[in-house]
Amino acid sequence: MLELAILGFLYDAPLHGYELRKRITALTGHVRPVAESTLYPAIKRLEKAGFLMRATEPGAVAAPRHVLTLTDDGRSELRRRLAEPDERDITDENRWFTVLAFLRHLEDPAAQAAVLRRRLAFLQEPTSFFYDGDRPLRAEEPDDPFRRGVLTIARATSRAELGWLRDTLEALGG
Amino acid sequence: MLELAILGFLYDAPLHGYELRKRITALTGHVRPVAESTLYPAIKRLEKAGFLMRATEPGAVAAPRHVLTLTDDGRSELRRRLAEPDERDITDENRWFTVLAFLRHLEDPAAQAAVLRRRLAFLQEPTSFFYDGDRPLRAEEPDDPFRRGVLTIARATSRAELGWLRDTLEALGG
DNA sequence: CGACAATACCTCGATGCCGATGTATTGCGT
DNA sequence: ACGCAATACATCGGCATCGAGGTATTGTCG
Repeated sequence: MLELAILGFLYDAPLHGYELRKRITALTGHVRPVAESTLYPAIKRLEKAGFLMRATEPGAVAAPRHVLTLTDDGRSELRRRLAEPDERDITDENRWFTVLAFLRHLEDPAAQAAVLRRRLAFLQEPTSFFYDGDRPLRAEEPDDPFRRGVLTIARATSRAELGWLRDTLEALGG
Repeated sequence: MLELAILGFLYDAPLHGYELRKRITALTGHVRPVAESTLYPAIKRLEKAGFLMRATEPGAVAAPRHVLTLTDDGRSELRRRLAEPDERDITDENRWFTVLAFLRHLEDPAAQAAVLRRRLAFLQEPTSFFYDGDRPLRAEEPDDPFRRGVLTIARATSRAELGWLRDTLEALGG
């Protein structure tokens, strides 16, 4: 998820680590903060894998910056990760939102639609959070208000997303 | 999150690891599957910390089971974790749902309400996923449909949850 | 009778993430 | 003159998680 965000932001323009961190924090930081000690090693991994290059520039305000630029390999790696997200990226909302944030970088509308259809299929699977034996409980059933809340919120999210998915798939010509 | 789920399920009744795994999978597995190799070490950690005890029973169907029972320390540990969730448990929906799933185990309605109020405060902070410089973008603004989707879905979720939070806080006498 | 799924538990190595800590510079407030 | 915040990058130990693999038993299907 973090690596996807790094590749995604750099796809638009070269950035240095500190700026990258600010953007990632704006994107997902309110939900899951990104520690510096997670970001810098991630950058190193991507550099080692040949997905990005760094160039040292004098710092505009303070210490020198390492400006990061995606390589061609990095650009195709991003497209690959967007086109073939793993199952977790589809099911976990945090990861899914990161995929969506950069899905526009996949140029082919059919490829974009294919990714959305995977999410659609996931949302259409009948699943609940709570069960009475094997029977999934509906939002009205749990006897405590907190579990009712979970189901109520999940249902509202699901409805909103299904509506958006259908509209967007139609617009993409799917 | 995993440890919270283990403590939460065992609060109701002693279970063996395999059954625990099925319940946790039903609760959060569609979003984030739990590997066995994560669950069993987690059980060991909690046992070592004195939060649960295990008793070996002949297996009903196959291999012998280790039936897990919460100790008094384990029961108060669960209540402590529910009453004082860390910031991540409040902001990350996956973790938050796990807190909600077991919040009924906190007997004091005022303590339950205090936790809900932390979530309310978080949802009321103005945050966006996308920015134009420092200005947060509204759901209609992004030029690509995927980022619009993120904002649309997040807004729907937020509205549903705020409504439920206000109703529930009122019902709790807050 | 043999294969296989389900039950039930476990270990190991790799990896990614986190908190704490360190280094160095610039600029602002007092 | 001094401290502090912000900029900018980095390392380190510890830990949770994962995938792959292992062990053993019972029941079911062909």
